[in-house]
Amino acid sequence: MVTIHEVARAAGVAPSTVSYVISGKRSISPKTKRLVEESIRRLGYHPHAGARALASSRTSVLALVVPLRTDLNVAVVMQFVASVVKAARDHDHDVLLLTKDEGPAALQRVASSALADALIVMDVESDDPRVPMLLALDRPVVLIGAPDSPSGLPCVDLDFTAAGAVCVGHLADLGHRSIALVGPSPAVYRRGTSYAARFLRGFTDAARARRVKAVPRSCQHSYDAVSSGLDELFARHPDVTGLVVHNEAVLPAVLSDLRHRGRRVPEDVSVVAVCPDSMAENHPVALTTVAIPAEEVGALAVEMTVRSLGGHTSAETRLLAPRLTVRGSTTHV
Amino acid sequence: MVTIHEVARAAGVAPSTVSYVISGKRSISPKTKRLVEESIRRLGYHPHAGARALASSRTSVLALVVPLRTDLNVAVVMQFVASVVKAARDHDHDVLLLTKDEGPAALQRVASSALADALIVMDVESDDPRVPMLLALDRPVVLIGAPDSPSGLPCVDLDFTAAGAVCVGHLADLGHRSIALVGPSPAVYRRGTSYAARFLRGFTDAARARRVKAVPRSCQHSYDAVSSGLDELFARHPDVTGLVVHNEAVLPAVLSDLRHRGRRVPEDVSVVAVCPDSMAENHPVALTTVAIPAEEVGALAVEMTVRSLGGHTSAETRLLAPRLTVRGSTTHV
DNA sequence: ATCGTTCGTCGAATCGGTTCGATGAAATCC
DNA sequence: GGATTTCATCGAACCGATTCGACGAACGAT
Repeated sequence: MVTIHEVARAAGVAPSTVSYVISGKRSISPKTKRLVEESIRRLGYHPHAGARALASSRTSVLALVVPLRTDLNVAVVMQFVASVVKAARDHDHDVLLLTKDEGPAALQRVASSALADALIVMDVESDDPRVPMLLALDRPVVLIGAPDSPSGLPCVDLDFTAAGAVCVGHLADLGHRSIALVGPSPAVYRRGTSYAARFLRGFTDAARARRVKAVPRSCQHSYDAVSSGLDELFARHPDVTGLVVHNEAVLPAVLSDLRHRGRRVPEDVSVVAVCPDSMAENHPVALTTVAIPAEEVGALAVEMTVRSLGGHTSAETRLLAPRLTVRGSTTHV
Repeated sequence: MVTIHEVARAAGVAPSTVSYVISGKRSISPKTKRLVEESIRRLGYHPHAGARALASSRTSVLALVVPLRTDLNVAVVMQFVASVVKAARDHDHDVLLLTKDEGPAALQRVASSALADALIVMDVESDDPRVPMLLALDRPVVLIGAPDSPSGLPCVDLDFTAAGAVCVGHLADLGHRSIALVGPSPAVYRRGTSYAARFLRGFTDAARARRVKAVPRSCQHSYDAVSSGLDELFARHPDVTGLVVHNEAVLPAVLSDLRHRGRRVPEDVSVVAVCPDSMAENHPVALTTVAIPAEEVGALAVEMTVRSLGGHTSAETRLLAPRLTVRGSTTHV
């Protein structure tokens, strides 16, 4: 292993000087700087992460806690993970991946064993047992997704309330008078993951304001559930011409089933999907969407985390404004 | 921060004794053992990861390198990640997540800064620039997925050659005489990710052996590509009654399009999918599949890695036997 | 009773960095 | 030109664990 001492000897300076060259915390003459950098490169020196963490109380590692139930959301979660990792690297940090399953104890463990400098936590529920734990930790924490009561923890998320309103607004603008919502599965509502409730509120409030009829439905992931759900929906509300799908997992099923029952998109039914933009194109008809900006949310979460590490404390909640992209799946009645 | 010294003082013993209680590397009297454990619990002591790494040259961290192109594979990749994290925790290790984008340099960095004890690398291509790097590292490496030339690196993967044969065998057994393969996108073949080629070989070899007609196709992810691909397929080969889909991403599109063109599954076309079992159910008809055993592969990769860390060196390639589960999407002609 | 083991514990060295105070040389001031 | 400040570098303490050799006490054998 190449140590700082070897670099120092090769460059003919003291180890501390090498350290200062690397960190830039003291001024170094151009000449020695060149010498040291040259030696570093030549020897392929990389500081020992453990030693560095020990001495400086900084690991340059962010812990990311994700929900890894393999059945749900997966693609979207993956996008968040990807963007967090990328953003972290841009800030010279690495990412330690933890799963929600491990519960509060894992947070405790990672924080107090100094495995990571800070935590980014996804999918926090109302009454999440991890919240008190997170508050007790002496490390910066940023939540992705805004729980009902963030208790002073900083959050980043899409403004789902506004998103719900935007979906309704778009369809109402096109003349639709009766709009259904295909929402997340009942389990999501039950778990108290707040984005579902917030979206629903935005949806219904906007519908009331625009004087259009709102028909909210929650929806399991199975094809049969989708199919029978749509059966019932159109039986009970034959006037529905607009569909808002806030559930990426059932999108293919919904579209396939609509087609199967002879309802053309967008001629007979207009569909707005809430999902990452990358999922909009690979369907029989390109989908009009309100984007889930995983990229931005992840990047922003990392930025806030790093800023916290820099000593700036601000427990703000940042809700990103929804962005509607009109594609082929919506049209006027 | 609670240190080992504080624990020692609280228990009235020397720090080294505490260390031995934790590691179990020397015999300790039951009395002091109880005393120390009690203090540890009471103070909420967690050893400082950096200090531990420095002193013992062990981090208890595995680096996992995944392909995070957000467009591709995502769900399957996520399953691997989930299972690796879980298995790692079962072996008392954490997981540092790296992306393929960072290239060989990241591997170098992580290894030689002692951020991780070992590397698990997914999606290694033929002529992957990372292979020479991995070989040069003095740390254990396990590949998930078998590249053409693993160059002596241990691999874990589904036996895709056998999987191709199993798919053909099943359909042939049911009396199908002309079988098409909807494979991964051309880009995958081009990149030299070997599973595509291996599956194809298994598919065509088995078809020849069983004297059935084999029609291989590669397939882009867009809906239009799927649709026009099937157009062409059925135009050129109207006798095709069996379809093997080795491309999770296009599954919904294929099924939706088949239905749209009036070909019923399984009455008119039998479909075998190669995908994780969890994806089999949420379709208009439950799919007969050859499972991609992400769970097992991940667990096995971790196990091999940990065994390597224990000093056992064995550069074996473990190819898991394919498992066919018959569901509703295949039937006799 | 004496010597040699075994057992349990301790103290000190070590891992590879960071950081603070000290120091000598060069630059600046009057 | 002597006093003072600035600049670049060095040496040593320290971070919190692990691990090895040493050592005293208890024990068994003779």
